[in-house]
Amino acid sequence: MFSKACEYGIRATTFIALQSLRNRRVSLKEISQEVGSPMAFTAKILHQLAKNDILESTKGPSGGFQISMERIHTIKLADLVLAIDGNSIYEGCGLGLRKCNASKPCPVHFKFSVIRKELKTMLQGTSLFELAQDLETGVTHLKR
Amino acid sequence: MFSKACEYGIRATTFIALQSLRNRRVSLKEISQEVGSPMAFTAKILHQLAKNDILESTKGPSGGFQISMERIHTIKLADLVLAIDGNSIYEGCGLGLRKCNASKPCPVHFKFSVIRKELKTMLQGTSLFELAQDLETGVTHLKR
DNA sequence: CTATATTAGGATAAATTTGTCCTAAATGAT
DNA sequence: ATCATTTAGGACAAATTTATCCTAATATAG
Repeated sequence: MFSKACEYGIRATTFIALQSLRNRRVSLKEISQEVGSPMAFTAKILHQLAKNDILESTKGPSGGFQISMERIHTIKLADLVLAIDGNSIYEGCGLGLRKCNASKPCPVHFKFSVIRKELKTMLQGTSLFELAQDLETGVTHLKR
Repeated sequence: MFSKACEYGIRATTFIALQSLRNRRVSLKEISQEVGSPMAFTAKILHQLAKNDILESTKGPSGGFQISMERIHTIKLADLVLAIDGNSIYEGCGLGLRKCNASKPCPVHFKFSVIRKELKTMLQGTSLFELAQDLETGVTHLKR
């Protein structure tokens, strides 16, 4: 469904959000360890998320990544996915047709539209705060 | 969502189903032309579908691919997807965790379960016949 | 101010997916 | 029976995604 990069990105960002709620900035090293993702690859992803105003990054000793309290509430899963995987998951035709729309649909167009709309709604309705809180309470986990 | 191979596979199979309804066996060449897919690559996919008892193939002059009337009704989209992409779309964790389940879920586990269940239901409920008929009536299209 | 820790970012490698090419095997047409 | 046509299938090439490595830039601690 999502690319590996996106999976890592969501896991990492959820971890960062949790630590930001505790007022802790976290380093790439800690993130990739806690999330079980390859460090250098994770660096690229976090860099991209920072460019997209999803994370704040700070260089130097005691540097790392963090998210402001306000952003933890306003950032939705949909924003992460968009920043990493682009909008293909929302836009693209289920059968890969370049021009597929309601007036010239592929055979699965309408059935897919339903599913995709629900996916979109779910992603747009899920905030980082929600994800981080489930982690905090120990309900959910991030490590493979 | 699906691999390119799966997209081509679904498009090709839908076309074969339509022609089989008209009692026509179709060659790889015609299929890849009508569906807009690379011929040699499509050959591999059709071969795999044949091995999985989704298509019947015949060599030699006037050979090609076809599907029995009965199978056109019993084969569901879910069977195609399973044969080509495996069960990762049904089974795998949305965030790529190896062991993610209801008792030790990832942060998006339950929200994804809902979507995936609906996707599964849709795929299992959509027959080749249905897809082919929408093509027949000109409601839907297959070419990029 | 200096040394050190940390992110930024380019180059490159490995793995996977997608796509091509060619020969073998089979089968129907003649 | 022979030949042309078509699928089967292996080898390989290209493209994309995933992953690693190294140096530069930068900020903080001391």
